Amino acid sequence: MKEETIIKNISKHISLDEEEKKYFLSILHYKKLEKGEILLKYGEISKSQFFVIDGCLRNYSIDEQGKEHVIAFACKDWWISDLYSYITETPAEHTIDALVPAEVFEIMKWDMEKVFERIPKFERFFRILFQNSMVNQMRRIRQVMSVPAEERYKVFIKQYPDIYLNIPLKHIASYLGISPEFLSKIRSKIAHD
Amino acid sequence: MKEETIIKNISKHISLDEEEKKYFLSILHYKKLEKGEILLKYGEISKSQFFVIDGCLRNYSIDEQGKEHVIAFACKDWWISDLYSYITETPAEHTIDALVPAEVFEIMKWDMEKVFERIPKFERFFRILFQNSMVNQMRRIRQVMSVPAEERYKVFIKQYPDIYLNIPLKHIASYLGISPEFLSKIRSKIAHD
DNA sequence: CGCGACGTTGATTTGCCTCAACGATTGTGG
DNA sequence: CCACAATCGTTGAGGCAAATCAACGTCGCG
Repeated sequence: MKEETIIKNISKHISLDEEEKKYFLSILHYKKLEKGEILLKYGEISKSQFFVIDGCLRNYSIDEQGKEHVIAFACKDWWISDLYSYITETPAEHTIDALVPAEVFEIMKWDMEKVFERIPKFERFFRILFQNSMVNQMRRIRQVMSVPAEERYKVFIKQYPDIYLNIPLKHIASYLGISPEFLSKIRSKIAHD
Repeated sequence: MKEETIIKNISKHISLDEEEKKYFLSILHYKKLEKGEILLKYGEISKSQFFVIDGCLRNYSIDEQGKEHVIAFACKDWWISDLYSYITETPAEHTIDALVPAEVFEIMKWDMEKVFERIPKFERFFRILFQNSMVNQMRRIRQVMSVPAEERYKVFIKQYPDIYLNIPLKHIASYLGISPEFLSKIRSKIAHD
């Protein structure tokens, strides 16, 4: 059940009674996405956050030379948004789309703020969620700067065993901060063992 | 006044009445640090978070080859900790020390949890704090991967105008993810304009 | 004063990029 | 359903940004 997935995710950090669950579920918008469908486009103002029920999304930016940079993947049971646009209500610097057919819950900012008012425990939930994300971000920064590409790819495989074969190699290369050609060479090098 | 600094920082996102302020101030531990003094050492379990009143701290890790990697600087009016160790109560992978004489407030985890219980608004404060930090972390990842070192250094100067001349160059190089020699070359190249 | 940490500079090396060409696979319109 | 285009992954040649190594001048400090 889709609703159970998100309740379970939240229950990792806070506990909700029946009424709170019901209220929270009432603000969710279920969305089914085709492969390639866009959830948030560069330049739009992000008015919502997403929870991934199934499938896999990506968050990427485009630099001055038109090159894509994958900032994050979000698979089953992850949260994703363009936080900066969401917070400041300025045009998004990123685009979010579906790499494979996916299902998400959308939560509008307006509703989210009401949730925070009505069930302050949710402040705690997101405090912990962001806190944990910070740890991962720092890990990633450390990695990009100190670990050679081949190692980073191996770590990636362990971290995303479900997707590393199903999505285009170039997105993985972009996420790792290397060119698709070079990742291809790494792959064939690893295969020779 | 030291206490005013931190209250002002918190008041950016939530408002506190006199009693709440008093209670919060009562759990702070003021610490004066000499240059080079260590706040958290690799391998210890982090039991607190810090707010920097004055001076400048750094958070760094050491890789298998013994090389230091500066993950973050924290100057006046910033928060710093080893979040992972703090959350999971496992040995820290990072070390935090003072680059120049500094003053901080320490908040013990135990007290922090009581604050969250007694003044739930603080959940909100830290939720927003981490949310904003996430945005910065993502920016940094994007930068490291898509912007050449010289540009990154120029951005750094703008971001940390107070410290970029006062602290050893090698720490800045480490933060930027380049070698000290290369940063030195960048500096002299910039000077030639 | 002399020692150690630091910043600079040059020579050489390397990890990764760019460009280009080529099969393989996927997708699409007629 | 096929034909053709587009996208994708692979491989090789050549180039560049940044690392490494080494030598040297400088400064703060015991």
